[in-house]
Amino acid sequence: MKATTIYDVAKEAGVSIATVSNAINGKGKLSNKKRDEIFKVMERLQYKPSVIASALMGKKTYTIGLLIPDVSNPFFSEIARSVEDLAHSEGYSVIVCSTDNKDDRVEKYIRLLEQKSVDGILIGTGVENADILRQLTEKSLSIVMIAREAVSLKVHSVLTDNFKGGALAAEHLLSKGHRRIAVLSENFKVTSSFERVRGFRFALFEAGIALDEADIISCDSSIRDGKRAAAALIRRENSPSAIFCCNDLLAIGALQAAKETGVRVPEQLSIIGFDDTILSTVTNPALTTIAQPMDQMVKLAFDLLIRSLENTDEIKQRIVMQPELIVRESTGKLNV
Amino acid sequence: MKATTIYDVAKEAGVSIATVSNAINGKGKLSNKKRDEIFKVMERLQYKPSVIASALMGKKTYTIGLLIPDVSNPFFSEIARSVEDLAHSEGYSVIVCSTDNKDDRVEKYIRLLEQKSVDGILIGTGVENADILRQLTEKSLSIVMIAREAVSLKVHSVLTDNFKGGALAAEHLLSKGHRRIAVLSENFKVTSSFERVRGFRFALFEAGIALDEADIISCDSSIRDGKRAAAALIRRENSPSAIFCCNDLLAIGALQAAKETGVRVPEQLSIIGFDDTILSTVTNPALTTIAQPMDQMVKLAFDLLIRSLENTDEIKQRIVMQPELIVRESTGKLNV
DNA sequence: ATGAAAGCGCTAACAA
DNA sequence: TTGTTAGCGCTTTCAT
Repeated sequence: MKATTIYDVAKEAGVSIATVSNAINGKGKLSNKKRDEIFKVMERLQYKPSVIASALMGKKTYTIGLLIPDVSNPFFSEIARSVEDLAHSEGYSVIVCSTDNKDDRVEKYIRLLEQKSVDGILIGTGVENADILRQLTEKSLSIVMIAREAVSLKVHSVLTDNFKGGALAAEHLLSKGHRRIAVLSENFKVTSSFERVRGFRFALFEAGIALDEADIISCDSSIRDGKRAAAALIRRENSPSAIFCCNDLLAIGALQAAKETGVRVPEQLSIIGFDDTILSTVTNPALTTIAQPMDQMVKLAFDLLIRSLENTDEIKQRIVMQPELIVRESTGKLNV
Repeated sequence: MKATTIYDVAKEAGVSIATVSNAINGKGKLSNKKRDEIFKVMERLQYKPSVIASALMGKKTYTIGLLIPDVSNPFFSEIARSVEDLAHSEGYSVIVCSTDNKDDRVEKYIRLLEQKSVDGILIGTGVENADILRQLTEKSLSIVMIAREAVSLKVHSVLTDNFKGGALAAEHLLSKGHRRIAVLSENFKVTSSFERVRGFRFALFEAGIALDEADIISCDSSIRDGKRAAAALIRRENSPSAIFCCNDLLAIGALQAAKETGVRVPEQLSIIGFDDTILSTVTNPALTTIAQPMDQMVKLAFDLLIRSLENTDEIKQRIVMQPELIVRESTGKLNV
């Protein structure tokens, strides 16, 4: 059964397609009588305008792309949900793309999104090769970065002050008396992690404590990897009394390593995460972590994106939000 | 900067647009020489065919919709990721729609997806009003249900034997010596939960134990609600020694309630969940749960969907997978 | 083997 | 106020 088109409506209502189009889009002048009549017919015929056809005329597709490392990672699935809600409330759909932080996937997905003429792209994944994005901006496809940034690129971005977040974590640990501290970081190509560690180390430095390179372990962003790395740390001769993990997944891995080796958290080992995902509320002990105000960030990013659809050559903003320490149970006073 | 069109390519290659089109789609006959030349030009001009335009000609949009209750719920975000991977490997994009299990949202999203001419819809959310879906099938839009079913509707569906899963949970608890058992269920309008409870109760019945209506608590599907309900259960005079929760979220709520009231799991209270999400590996004690073979299910469902795009009037399948008991730490022998 | 031209469903100038 | 018509970028006959 073919779908009803604007022609069917026009014929049925005894008017031209232009009039129907005007009625739909509230353009031009037309008598109330005709308008009502047309709407009635549309209703009766269950007419739904084809987005495809109107997009071909250069109108919007009302579809945006969302690039994130992995939807199944709670941090990003929570972002996806917020984006989706905002988008739907404005009539947009969102195509979710999990990139696994791989540039070739990023490139492939972006190409796909381009072909589908999405109106804009929200990027919440690291992109090493800025050229991929540069091409986009040159094609004047709207993009805004969320929880990431692309220095050297003229795009909107809204992110957390990761340096500050790292410092917050360090201060908390310091205040609990910890001195031997290690960190589990994502690969440093992930700039947000880099900043977090930098802030962490800075705060330590301010307190007169040097963070040794050997105490910074680079991991993939997975529970398994966090567990492996933390286990190694625990086995060390002079093992740390606290571990700062660059995200909740790694922190959970550390929690598991502690459990397996019989190390009590927080009595013997304090663990602090980053992101404040649902996971951090679910562990036992619940995870102390650094929260990013994600809902606000998504709102800001989305609004920026939508606005830049209309107004393409606006000054690019870089909005930095403040992180917050959420103290739960996985950190405690150092037992001397 | 306007995007390159097929006209640009044709002009540059000195051929007609039809020839370019043929070259792209491997249709018709054309000399290798011309073909190579055309591809070279496409490369040089960075030509990317517009999916929009070809969709308007009745071709596929290479976009599918995924309806689930909530992407931020790990069970569904894991599904979303699998769907996405399969889809992308076949050149499809997926539009994610979180319905919160509300029929009006389902309806709104479906309408949106229709307007965008998606090729098919994967439905992993309950739909109370089957009419919404019936309309779709009548319009010959391909849909397949995953982890849900729509009895009375001629659609493909792949799901787990929820009855069996419930029975598995009961048998496990029974084998540990539990007799006073309660259940936390989602609203019974969610048929999967209904089946789970039915299976659970059946297995109990077989063992000569009657499950009292008062021992079945109906909840929303959230940690908070699980906690609330479990806390009430724990406070009861003759409180149960084991709780079967219809999903991991509820089970985690129960775990939290136990922790707060100082009830030790599993020594004093056994808790079993359903779904085997990442959450169940993260809690402490780790959650015993019933797993659905989601990866296989998604694969099956996706293949069914893709196949039914070509072959619309095929016999509708109903594939039922077997659930599996995953024993972790939250269930144990009853202390008599 | 290649091209001309019609048409997919819609919007927007322009006529009437 | 309403209708006619020319595209948007592509696929697909049907000629050549």
